[in-house]
Amino acid sequence: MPDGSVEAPRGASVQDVARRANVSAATVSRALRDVPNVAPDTRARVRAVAEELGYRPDPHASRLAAGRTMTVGVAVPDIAGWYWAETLAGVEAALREAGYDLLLTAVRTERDRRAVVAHQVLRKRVDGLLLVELRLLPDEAEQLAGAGTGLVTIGDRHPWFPSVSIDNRAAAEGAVSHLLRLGHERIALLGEEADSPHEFLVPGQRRQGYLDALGAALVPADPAYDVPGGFTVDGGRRATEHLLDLPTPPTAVFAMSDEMAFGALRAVQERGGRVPHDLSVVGFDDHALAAAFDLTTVRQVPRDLGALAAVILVEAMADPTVRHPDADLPTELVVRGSTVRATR
Amino acid sequence: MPDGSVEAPRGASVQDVARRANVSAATVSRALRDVPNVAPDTRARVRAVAEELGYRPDPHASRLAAGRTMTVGVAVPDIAGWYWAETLAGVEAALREAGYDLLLTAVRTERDRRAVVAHQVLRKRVDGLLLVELRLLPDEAEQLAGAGTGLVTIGDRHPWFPSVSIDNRAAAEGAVSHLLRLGHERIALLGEEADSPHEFLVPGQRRQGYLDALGAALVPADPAYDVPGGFTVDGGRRATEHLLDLPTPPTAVFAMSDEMAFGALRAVQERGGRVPHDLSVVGFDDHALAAAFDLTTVRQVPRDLGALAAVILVEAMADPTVRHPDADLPTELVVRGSTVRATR
DNA sequence: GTGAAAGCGCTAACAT
DNA sequence: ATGTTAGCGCTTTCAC
Repeated sequence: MPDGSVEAPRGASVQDVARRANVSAATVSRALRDVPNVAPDTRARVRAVAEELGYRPDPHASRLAAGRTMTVGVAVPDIAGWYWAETLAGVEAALREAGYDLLLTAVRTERDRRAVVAHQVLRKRVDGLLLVELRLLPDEAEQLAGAGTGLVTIGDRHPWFPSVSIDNRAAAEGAVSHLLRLGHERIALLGEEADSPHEFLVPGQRRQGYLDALGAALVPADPAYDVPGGFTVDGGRRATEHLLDLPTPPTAVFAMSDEMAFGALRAVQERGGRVPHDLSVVGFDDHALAAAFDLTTVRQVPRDLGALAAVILVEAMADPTVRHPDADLPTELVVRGSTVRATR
Repeated sequence: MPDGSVEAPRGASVQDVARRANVSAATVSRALRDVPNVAPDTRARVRAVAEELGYRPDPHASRLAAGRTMTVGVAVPDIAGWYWAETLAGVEAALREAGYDLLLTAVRTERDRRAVVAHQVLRKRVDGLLLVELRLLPDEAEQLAGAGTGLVTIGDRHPWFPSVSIDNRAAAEGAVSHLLRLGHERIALLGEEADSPHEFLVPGQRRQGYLDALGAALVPADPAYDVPGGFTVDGGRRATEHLLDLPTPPTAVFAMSDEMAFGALRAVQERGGRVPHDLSVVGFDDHALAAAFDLTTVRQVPRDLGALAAVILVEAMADPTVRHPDADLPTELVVRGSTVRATR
């Protein structure tokens, strides 16, 4: 210990400020929180004293007395990975802006998710909860609704709580339509692993968009072209290798994520082929590396999703009576060099 | 409030458990926290009742009474980005394992950092603080040491607090030595932007390794080969374009991050060149995409850094008297296809 | 081994 | 406009 002593410099308390300002603790509390019924000069004096003493209200004590924690719980299936990290960054920025602290939990299993509900919400650790791509069970929804906690979901919808999403189906349909317009008919799909522990909604939605686009163009969907890529680079690479080995390989692939699309690029390159001439590739995300590798993709901005969800949550906590409609953020097809007109 | 109303299901309190178990609140408290002086069967009974009632101690109340928060503050310069997200994922997993909650703050400016110290530590919001690649000012260090809060840093060292890092200098030296051994002499360096808001230590350390390797090989360092890439893909690409335009372009580049290395790969490719024949490229990180793009790089595992730092912090909070030595995690040169023997 | 009582630091009724 | 009183839910002496 550098100082030598062991005494922690216990911050000044309301009492200290009260004494020094010749008022009661209640007045200090009122003055500092900008609640009405405090004489302007009293408020000023209290403020000055508080400043001088470096007084900071103890958040635990005030939660205990007032019931608010000024903290929001954020539950994400994963933290690393482009989508999760971007979303989280947006959430963090918006919550900070609003003066809320952020309690982060990764929810990798169903047990984890139940623990978040029990631990954070029911124990009143947080005033609100932000669920990212997490599906709520009916009993949990009921608990949460009853707890009076603010709740906003990203990427999933629940009739009782506001949500923020993108239209995955329409976005995927747009991506595949782009390939169809280029004359491609043998279009493969790089999707989720069959046995994922989570039951994310996204893969199903994007697959539906793929099927809808094919259907609208009267192009039959070939199940052999629907291959699992696990949303990873390596999965995408292996899936693409498999596709290229097919008797009738596709002329284009739509990957449900940019990471899988990168894997596809790599697979083609490793075989000495070239994108887009030997294979057109469309991704989904507009990952930081997509522009660098000239990947045609669907742009989504998870950072905005996160920020908007956080703002809605803050509003919902401030006034639980107003209803917030579900929000859909736009996506955009970004055409780059990885797609070209079909020649075969 | 009549029955059937919207009453929030207030979790059971110590009192509820105490009544139901025919003991006092004090005994419940003791029994549940495994402190001595509770009869085994009493403890068992209390445990059973608590379980039955789904009792969870209110963390705010217990902090108020006991002074512990079971929460750790984590401050990172950024959340999105491979390194930050991976580190955070490691921290989160380890803290959860240890039963601590994680309060996340992005520290983008000096003001932010000071706010973390004031808001989280001095207000006793957290029992410990984890600083990722953040440099502490002397007065902050003093405040923190005096506050009796646990503190561990990642990537920076301070004599008063334990830290976890990698040896950036040695790792960079190893990467550049690899190029030298391959016969390269014109080796460029892709580094940080000159006017970064943060003053990270990492770029300087990696540059030193670069210089040390050249020096050991008696190869003079050409300042024209030390170009800023801003640690981004696009920055790396532009920097590499600039290098290739030089009258005497380098035959190899060492990028201080994989993202810049990806930019370099792209730049070569865009000019119709090929890696490694026209330019050997070494990165730093072993980013998820490095293997996919066959990039020779220095592997570091930020997830492990984060996890180890969290474990040390937990131990430091449990017993502040033991001293933890600074830890250095290993790095490893992963040789892939982006480097080849020099021909010119 | 257990209970009674006294707070932790703050806010919210109720007075004045 | 301000002070007084009474807790929030828990932990912790100090008795027994």
